[in-house]
Amino acid sequence: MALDHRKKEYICKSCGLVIDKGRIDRGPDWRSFSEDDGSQKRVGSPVTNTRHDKGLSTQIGWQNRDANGNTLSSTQKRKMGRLRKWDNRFQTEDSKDRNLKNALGEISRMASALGLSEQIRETASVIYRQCLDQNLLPGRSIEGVATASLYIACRQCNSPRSLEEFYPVSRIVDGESPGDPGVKEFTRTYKYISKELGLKMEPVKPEKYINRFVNRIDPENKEDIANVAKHLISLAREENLHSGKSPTSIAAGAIYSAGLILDNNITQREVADAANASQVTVRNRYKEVAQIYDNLSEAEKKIIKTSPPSAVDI
DNA sequence: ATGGTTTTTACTGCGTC
DNA sequence: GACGCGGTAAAAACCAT
Repeated sequence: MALDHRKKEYICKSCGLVIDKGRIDRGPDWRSFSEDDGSQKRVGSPVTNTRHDKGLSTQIGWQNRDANGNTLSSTQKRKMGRLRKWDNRFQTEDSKDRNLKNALGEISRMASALGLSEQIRETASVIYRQCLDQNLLPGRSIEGVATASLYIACRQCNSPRSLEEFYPVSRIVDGESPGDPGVKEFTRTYKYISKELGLKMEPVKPEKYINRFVNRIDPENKEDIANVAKHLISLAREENLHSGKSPTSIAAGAIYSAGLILDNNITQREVADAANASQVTVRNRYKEVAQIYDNLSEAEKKIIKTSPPSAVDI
């Protein structure tokens, strides 16, 4: 655990979870409150947004005629052309602004629901702005792109969350089933924008999930379990047993295996639930890992069981 | 679309408490 | 009997092509 002095947040170094926010956020309230509670106006951009155009925007007609239907003089035509242009500009700026505010609000909401750090939140915001600037929104929902931005931000900031972890907090996802249209949009969108923005998305290292999954199970000697599990994963990596498999499954198998090695009574169901996997998958992964472990010499097994966390490069 | 791989679902028997 | 575990087959989901 480490204290980020600049942000005044306690952040778990291994998983990026914000343990405690020691300070109240005194920044502008980044929400636009609805029109009917006028007392809730806050500082910053939301005011201009809510005041500027309450759905009562006007458009300048394209016919170059005055109110009486007469055609305009050429100088008047040019003037109206300029006005049209600027009116249009203000309106599109305004709609972009509204879009952004909506999205950033959602990012913020999801981030605090998941306990993500300020850094991740900011990264997600930057990603979303880039999507907006590069016109990646058409055909996709704001919430979908916002969720995808946050998912990518987590991976960029080296504290990945699985896709499933976003299901309960994202408003595009309605339920848990894989067939959920929101789920499909989510996965499609994150791939699309990471590609369009040219973001490098390295495969997630299973070790990254260990600490959080173990914490969900909350066994007796969780540090030892996590440590051994990480060792097992690096062993599996040397044997190329992890390619093609989902990182969360590898993590789950390693955790269960570590529980057996340390004579801890963790059940397969507990691990499966913590890792959002099935018991069968936990079994299959753990058998492979256990195979490797069994072939080790006693001395090597000792090393794995006793070496401190600092010896593990994760 | 297709084929190969992984994951899930559902069901089974076995041993233990 | 309930529970954890192991195995299996078929379906579903996933991924690269």
